[in-house]
Amino acid sequence: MKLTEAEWQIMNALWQKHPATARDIMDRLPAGVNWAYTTIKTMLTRLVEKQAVGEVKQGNTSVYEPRVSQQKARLSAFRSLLDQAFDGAVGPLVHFLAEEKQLTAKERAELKKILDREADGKGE
Amino acid sequence: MKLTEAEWQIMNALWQKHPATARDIMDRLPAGVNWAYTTIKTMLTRLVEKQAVGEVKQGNTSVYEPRVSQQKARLSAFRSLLDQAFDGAVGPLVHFLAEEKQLTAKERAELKKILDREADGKGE
DNA sequence: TGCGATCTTCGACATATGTAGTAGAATGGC
DNA sequence: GCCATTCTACTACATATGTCGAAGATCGCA
Repeated sequence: MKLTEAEWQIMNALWQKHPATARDIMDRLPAGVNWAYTTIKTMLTRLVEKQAVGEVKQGNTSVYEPRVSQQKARLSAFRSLLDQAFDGAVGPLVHFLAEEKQLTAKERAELKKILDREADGKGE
Repeated sequence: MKLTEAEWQIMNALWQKHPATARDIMDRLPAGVNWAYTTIKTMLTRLVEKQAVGEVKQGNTSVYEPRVSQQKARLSAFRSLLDQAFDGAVGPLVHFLAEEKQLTAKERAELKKILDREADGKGE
């Protein structure tokens, strides 16, 4: 499930609260994204075709619902980034994060904590 | 500096060793990427236009050199992912990484190892 | 019940992206 | 010097993406 940039905007708004109408989504788009109503409809149509979103009519109005979870979409995007820019491995990414100082001590600690929990709680 | 998927392939090959000719790059592309020579040339031309790559003629042959570092390109891609899919913050990504069962035990272990090393090696 | 507000469906169009063929110039070995 | 090989510069073209506008179907309220 590969989403384009514009599609991410729509999905983000939809995940926030759903089901939602095109109008709802329009109102929830970040300030600065000032798309025409029909632009949003076009995006939704394409997302429905892609099966990323479900559509049900209520009276004359379509109501939308995500069909892919945010988690799944994130995973897909994350994997793509990894494959494309980090040799497909988490290691180079973590190194990068460390060197770029993108990770604060707090975040690092949190990540470790959660990883520890993961490790014994449910190691595979 | 936003690179497309195909452009990443070229850049990855170029960063590997440079300067390099189109032919060099062609040989270094991952198996499975079997582009025609002219396809690679087209990509290179576009990358030069974008100032992502420098070009110098040697005889009748162009020799290419990256103009953006891998580090910079990675940062840009990483930022894009964050903005687009993770509310623009590292926190949600860290969470995601931790929660995601899709990460193999190996990757998790590696992550932890690096985090440990980072932790005492250089406090920030 | 009539009208403005709102929806929907279609079509359109520019730019971006992926992928490559052609034609002509330069090169190098014989 | 000549020819096959290899380059470069152009052009081309399909599909993807970002953005709507127009026209007609509906709804809800005065």
